[in-house]
Amino acid sequence: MANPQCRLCGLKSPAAKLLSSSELETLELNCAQINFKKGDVIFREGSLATNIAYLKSGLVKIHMKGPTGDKILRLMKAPSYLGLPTTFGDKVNHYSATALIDSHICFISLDTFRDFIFKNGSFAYEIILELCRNELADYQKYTNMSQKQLPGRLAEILLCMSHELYKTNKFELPLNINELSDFISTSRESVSRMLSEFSKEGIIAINKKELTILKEDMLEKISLKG
Amino acid sequence: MANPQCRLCGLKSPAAKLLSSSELETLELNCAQINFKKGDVIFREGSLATNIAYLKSGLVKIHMKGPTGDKILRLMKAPSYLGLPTTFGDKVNHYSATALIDSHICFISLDTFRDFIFKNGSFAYEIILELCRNELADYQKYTNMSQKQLPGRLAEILLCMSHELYKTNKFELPLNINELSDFISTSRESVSRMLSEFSKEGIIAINKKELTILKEDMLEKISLKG
DNA sequence: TCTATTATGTGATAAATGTCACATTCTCCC
DNA sequence: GGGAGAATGTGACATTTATCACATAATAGA
Repeated sequence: MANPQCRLCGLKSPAAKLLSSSELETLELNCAQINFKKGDVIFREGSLATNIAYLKSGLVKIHMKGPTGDKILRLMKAPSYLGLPTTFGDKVNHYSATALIDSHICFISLDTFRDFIFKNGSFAYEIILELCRNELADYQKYTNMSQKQLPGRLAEILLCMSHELYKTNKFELPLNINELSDFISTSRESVSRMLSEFSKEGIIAINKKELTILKEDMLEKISLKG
Repeated sequence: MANPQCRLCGLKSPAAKLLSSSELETLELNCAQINFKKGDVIFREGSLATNIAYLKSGLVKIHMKGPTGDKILRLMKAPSYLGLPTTFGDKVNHYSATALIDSHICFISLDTFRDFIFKNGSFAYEIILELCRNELADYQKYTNMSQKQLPGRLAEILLCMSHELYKTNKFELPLNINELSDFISTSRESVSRMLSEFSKEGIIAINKKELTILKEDMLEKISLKG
């Protein structure tokens, strides 16, 4: 746990950039930065939601227990608030957040954060925008994932990682096969087989955890056709 | 189009109840009520999002074009804001809203609504709460729907209609078979078959559009086990 | 009322995916 | 470096669901 310096922080959220310097001072007094290692749980489904979690740096999976096992709902890259809906929406967390790589989280007192919403309209509006954009993205992904078959779903998340997360065609997979299957709601074996198939067809190459997209256009086609 | 009387309106949203009387006056001047018949499109995917839509009474489906056809994302019952995320999140609507029964919608000027957020913290907070609760519910449903098989998915939405929408075991189905299949992401034929099966087993009874849940415990069991 | 159109029910079959079993490989820790 | 446990690859088979084809029923207009 470190004493953060919110005023000087270069990784402020768009909302926090709209806070006055006295508000930032308040934030600083009601905020604690904690560093998580890969695999650490940041907050857990079923436990009390007592703080706002702000992902200052790192990568996190949001996941929830489903009828047949874990379901990964989304990956969150920094900078981003992690569980606004589960913190405001209910007293108890409805889902968990787990670090996929070493990550820095600032926990902000709920009362302080709420106070900013009440007293700083720009801050509130920025939070609303973030919530809205997230929902739009979620709906789009939900629709795609529910209508595409396995090859399309897998292609989509590989492309998503390449485009949204890493901005390159060659990257280290942040999820293992099991997690990939939790993400696209299928079995571990099916993911394994499909990745082999993509490899055989020269669409991707996998070396340990490192994935290279060789034929992006093919992957796009597979993703689109479902 | 009617001239609404927001100040006297008995169907105010939780957020609107927090507006001052002068704010309500402003709302009244920047708001128009329009009545939609069953099947009418309230706003359409791809068109400009220019107003906030508040569902004062009625029932609406939120739906989006997916890779293989229409996907119903959720049913919205009154009272509720309809497309906050698609209105704030982007200039263009990412999904459509269509009336399932005759519905009264108040369209509110976006600028006016935004002004309330900026100037009335309680209002903003209430909007944030609504967005957060929606996301929680969506995540839960998304997880369930992606992990359950067809019988479980169908059982779930029937129970949902019974519990959340109508609060009775006997109700008129608001969706036809095709829409049901768009909702649970399967084929029309599969829904038809599964409803027949539920009927044969005495779990439900269907008479035209009227559905009666006869063995709620059985339906719960089917929904839970996936 | 009649008819065209749309919605629904159902069998036969194909396709996709899950499940089980087991071999192999990787990784972490001593 | 070696071994235990976890992660991954892959074949065989079972299960689920989609698809096609067509019959029947409901509904909206003329």
